Amino acid sequence: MAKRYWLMKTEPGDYSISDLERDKSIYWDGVRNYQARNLMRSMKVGDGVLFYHSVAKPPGIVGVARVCKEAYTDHTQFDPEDKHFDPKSDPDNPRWSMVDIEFVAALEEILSLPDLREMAELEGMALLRRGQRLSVQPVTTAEWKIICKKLGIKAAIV
DNA sequence: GCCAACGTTGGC
DNA sequence: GCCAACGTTGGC
Repeated sequence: MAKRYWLMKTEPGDYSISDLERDKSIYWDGVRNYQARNLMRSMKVGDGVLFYHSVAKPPGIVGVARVCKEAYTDHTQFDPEDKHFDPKSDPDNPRWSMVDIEFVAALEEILSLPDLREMAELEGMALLRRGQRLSVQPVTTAEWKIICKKLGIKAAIV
């Protein structure tokens, strides 16, 4: 199976690219949307990830990461103290999954959402579509290459 | 803070 | 199964 690419959103106040650089890798817990969950379940080790800061000024792509562990149970769904606790999830058939991602690179300068919108080649990208709120999104190989070129990094960096 | 664009919940 | 009410996301 060919390598695939993704975009994952995070609010930098919760977890930023700097945090990932410090931690080297992290489990991506807290996703509580079925579509995003299904996308994570289809991820493979080695897939490329565009690391995106949302609710930031400005929002945009701030780094690159790589999937380093395929989907497994998100333990926070069973923790009543956790913000993402889900009392309806059955321990025998857990509702929510997560993957691990590892740090690859942090950009010196953010590739902001307005910048992305100005890139004509990215017209049609999921992120730029009206009303697209998914916190995990697929990125096409073509989009990945265009963005890597814009960033001045090798598309094969991951 | 506003609000559009969703997704989820629950009564019927 | 429908759909109104509600909650969340996330840009602006």
